[in-house]
Amino acid sequence: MDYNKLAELMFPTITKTVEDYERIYPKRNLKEGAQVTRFAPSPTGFLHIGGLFASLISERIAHQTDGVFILRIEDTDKKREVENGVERILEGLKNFEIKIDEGFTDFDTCVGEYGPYKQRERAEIYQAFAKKMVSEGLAYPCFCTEEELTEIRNIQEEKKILPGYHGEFAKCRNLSLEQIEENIKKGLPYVVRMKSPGNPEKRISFKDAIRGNIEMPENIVDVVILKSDGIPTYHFAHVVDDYLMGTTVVIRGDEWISSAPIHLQMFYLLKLKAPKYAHIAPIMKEDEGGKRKISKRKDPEAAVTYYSEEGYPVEGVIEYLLNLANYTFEDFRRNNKTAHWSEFKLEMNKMSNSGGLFDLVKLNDVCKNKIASYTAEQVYDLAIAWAKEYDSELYSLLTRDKDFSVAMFNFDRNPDKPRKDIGKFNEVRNSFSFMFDELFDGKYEEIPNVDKAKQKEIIEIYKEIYDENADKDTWFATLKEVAVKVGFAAEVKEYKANPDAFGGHVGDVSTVIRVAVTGRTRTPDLWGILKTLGKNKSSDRMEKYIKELN
RNA sequence: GGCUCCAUCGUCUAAUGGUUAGGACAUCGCCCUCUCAAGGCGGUAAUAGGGGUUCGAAUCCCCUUGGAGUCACCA
Repeated sequence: MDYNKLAELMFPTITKTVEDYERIYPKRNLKEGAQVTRFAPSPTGFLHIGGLFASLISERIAHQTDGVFILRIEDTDKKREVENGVERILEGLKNFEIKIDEGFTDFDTCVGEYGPYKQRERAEIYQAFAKKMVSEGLAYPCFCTEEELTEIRNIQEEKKILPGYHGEFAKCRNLSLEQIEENIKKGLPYVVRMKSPGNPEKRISFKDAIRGNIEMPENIVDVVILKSDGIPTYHFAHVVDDYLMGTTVVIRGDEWISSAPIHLQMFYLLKLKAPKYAHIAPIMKEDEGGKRKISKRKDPEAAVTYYSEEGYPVEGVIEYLLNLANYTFEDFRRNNKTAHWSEFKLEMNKMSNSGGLFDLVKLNDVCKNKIASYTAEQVYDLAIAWAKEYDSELYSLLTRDKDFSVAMFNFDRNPDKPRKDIGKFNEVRNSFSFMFDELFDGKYEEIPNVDKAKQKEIIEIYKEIYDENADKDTWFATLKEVAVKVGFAAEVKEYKANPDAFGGHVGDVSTVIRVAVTGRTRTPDLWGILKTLGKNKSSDRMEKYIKELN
């Protein structure tokens, strides 16, 4: 058969050749060892936590080596595309501080010399590559209908042989030029299939950067490379794009492992050097005792927006993910308390090759430590940034008096062992509700050890001698003074040694005041709370509580 | 079902033929302490099962079991 004629028949409007494109997109001039990576999502919904994980790894590998990180949009499937799909992905990456060098770097910006970076806009490029394959007899048109394909599959299932368009089932392989010409003239829709040279007896192997050597049977299926609308399938788009864009490592989910033989075969047929592959394990979720891949539909925490909404600090989420990627991150963090996460060197060969459970409890711990490492001012900034978006009432309360809010976030925030009780910013409202009259609900927790009359006595004495300018030690001394006046022990030890001699101890005194002012038996540093609320408000609260006691 | 990958404390994982199988989170106990939160010290807790190879196996091989992924004109 005259394949050149066939190619012209199928692609009469395609005039540029593969060589032309190779000139348009020359090899990148990068320093030795620089890696080019890419994140290539399809705009089918929100950014998935697994997608963030993959893009974080890709971004690290590129930037650790002074390489390039590309964001390419795989929009070859019109049916699954959702509105604002691209924006939602971009927003997710932006929120988590993933820096993109090329492709879509922002909502309205697309930069780089290797574009377009949206696959549908690259249709002619793929067609040129397909044309080349047809002209070399490596691809052919297939006119089989859906019904015919289903029938083939049924027969294959019945006979228990490998399903797919291959061997004797690939009937369009044998169409004559005349038949094809006639079909095209009739306007019959067709797809373009790769003519697989695969041998079912043979196996191929490749080295995966994460998993090591993988061996699989050769691909024998004549997979579709161009759909009937002229748009490529993922397989073909991947091969063409990653070749022309100069990708050196393809980092993707391990659901792609089983199609790697197809991709390797395409590179082989096109006589192109295949990139390295790194298949990462999916993030899993515990489900009724078992494990399953975290699901977009079932799990709210699958969407990165979940972490933003809950107010997890960005750095906490990123560091947790880094932790999941390389166990050595924990050591890095221990030894470099203040270093930014980007100083950590991610190593591909230290990545786990089985899917790990996403552990929200551990994430919370990482985030608590992260927030504890910030200054009160930083916490304030992050808290109001979160509240502005998700809790407008809290936002106005926090910003009403910045000094007040910062002082509040500064409770127990000493550098040596900072308080660690907030893991995410949606906890701020509840943790500090007693600091704002608007949030203070006037409910009081029970004080088990001190009866009401005694409570009243304690508060009345304390109110009179409280000095809001006293330093912490002096303040605590006055508490002891009160304890003695009401017949309580000034030292807890003293009380424990001889409980019958006292009505209680200094701790009970502080609890009474604590409850009177905050409604709670457990709070951060009471001295700080009183000082920050100010004498007037503290006194009001105490009076209110006395009324409550009557 | 075929193909592929995977299997160490509850969870994430370390230990590349010789370790009392280590760490982190969670959990429990004690200490510190004006309540919490922290912090300190300690505890419980794992090599899926069965066969080999070897002086010696979590580690290498085989089988079983279990889990995951994939088999589209979806990515």
